Amino acid sequence: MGGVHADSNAIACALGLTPSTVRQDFSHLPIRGAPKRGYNIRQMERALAGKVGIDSEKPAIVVGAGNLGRTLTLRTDLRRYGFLVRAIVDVDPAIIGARVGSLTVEDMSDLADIARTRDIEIGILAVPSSSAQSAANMLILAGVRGILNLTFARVVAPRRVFVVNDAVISSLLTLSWAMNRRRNATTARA
Amino acid sequence: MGGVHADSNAIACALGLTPSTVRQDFSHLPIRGAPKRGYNIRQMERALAGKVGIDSEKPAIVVGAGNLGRTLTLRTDLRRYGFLVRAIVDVDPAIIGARVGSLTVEDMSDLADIARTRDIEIGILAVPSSSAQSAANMLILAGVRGILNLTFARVVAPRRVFVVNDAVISSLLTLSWAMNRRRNATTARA
DNA sequence: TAGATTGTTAATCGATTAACAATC
DNA sequence: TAGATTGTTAATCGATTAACAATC
Repeated sequence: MGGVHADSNAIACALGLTPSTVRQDFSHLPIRGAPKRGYNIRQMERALAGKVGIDSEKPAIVVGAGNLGRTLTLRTDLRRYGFLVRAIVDVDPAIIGARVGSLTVEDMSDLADIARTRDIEIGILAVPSSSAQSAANMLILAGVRGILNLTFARVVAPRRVFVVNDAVISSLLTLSWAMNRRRNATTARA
Repeated sequence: MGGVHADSNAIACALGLTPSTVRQDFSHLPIRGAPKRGYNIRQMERALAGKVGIDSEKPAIVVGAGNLGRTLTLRTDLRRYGFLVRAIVDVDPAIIGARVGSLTVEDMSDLADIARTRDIEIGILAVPSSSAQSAANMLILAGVRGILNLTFARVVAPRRVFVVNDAVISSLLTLSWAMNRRRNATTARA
């Protein structure tokens, strides 16, 4: 009845999983399939969007207005998933006041005020690794609930604040390791 | 004798693991500890650097000279881990020829030549998601052994080419999901 | 020596997969 | 109806943890 459907096998192929895994995972979500037809795609989208939180707005602040911070602030696709960069701050007086898209770089010492008045939920760390923890501490004090850590430094936070690490360098290292493994395996076989 | 040591418990604390896991993992590497003293830090560094491949040079090309591509090319810390950005290319004639640090943006149609003459092993995808796969195909044909995919699109490649995905957006979604989970759990409890 | 810490084997745990009765 | 596909239970697998004899 109406709506486009996909069965667990098709979904599994698209994601590189087994049909079993797909059905097992869906059983934990408000997603019901129909025998002989599969899963309604619209329903899947809604359930997954709700689970991940794409469907709600999540105001964010970018800390650090270097190349990385500015690049991130200018990315428009974040908005599509509910992430709103409402402020960008830096410590460098030479950078404070500069325009970044529709925002102006503000003084990092105003971070707490900014976070409170603009309902900031997420802090994005784009500072040098050496100041990652101190910047994180300011975010934590300012009451953010989540931190995306783009530095290479490990950041500690109380349990109520979630930290996700996404340093490009660590992905590169994963790649390096995988390439290395292949080479070693080949060598060993030879 | 000599050298600074750390026992499995200290290492586990630092990494958020259990001492068992640390010892188990080390047993698969050329890292031997000494009862009552623990593991030699220098030896650990060497073994891990070798495993990950930090100790060898890995020439790379950045594909896409937008904000992200330029930012990445300018990052100096990649060098510390053996990643050498030897070229940056784009399709846009308006961008080709521009300076990015010590490099000049080159024409993407020269990608295969560039990759071969400069021994490129790694391709870094910093193009719009819509052209991710076609750019990846060019890299694959050019003979790279690994691709770091910074776009949000999924990229397919033959098994001999390793693909690692690192879209900032997916990390943000992980964060959003974690924050959501907390909220849902709290609501359910109430 | 006594005590601490390794390396390894066995136990536990969770996640992935297989299997199959229920059902459209 | 016959056949395909779900939802779920049971089996498998790998990874994490516990335990403990070996050893410095």
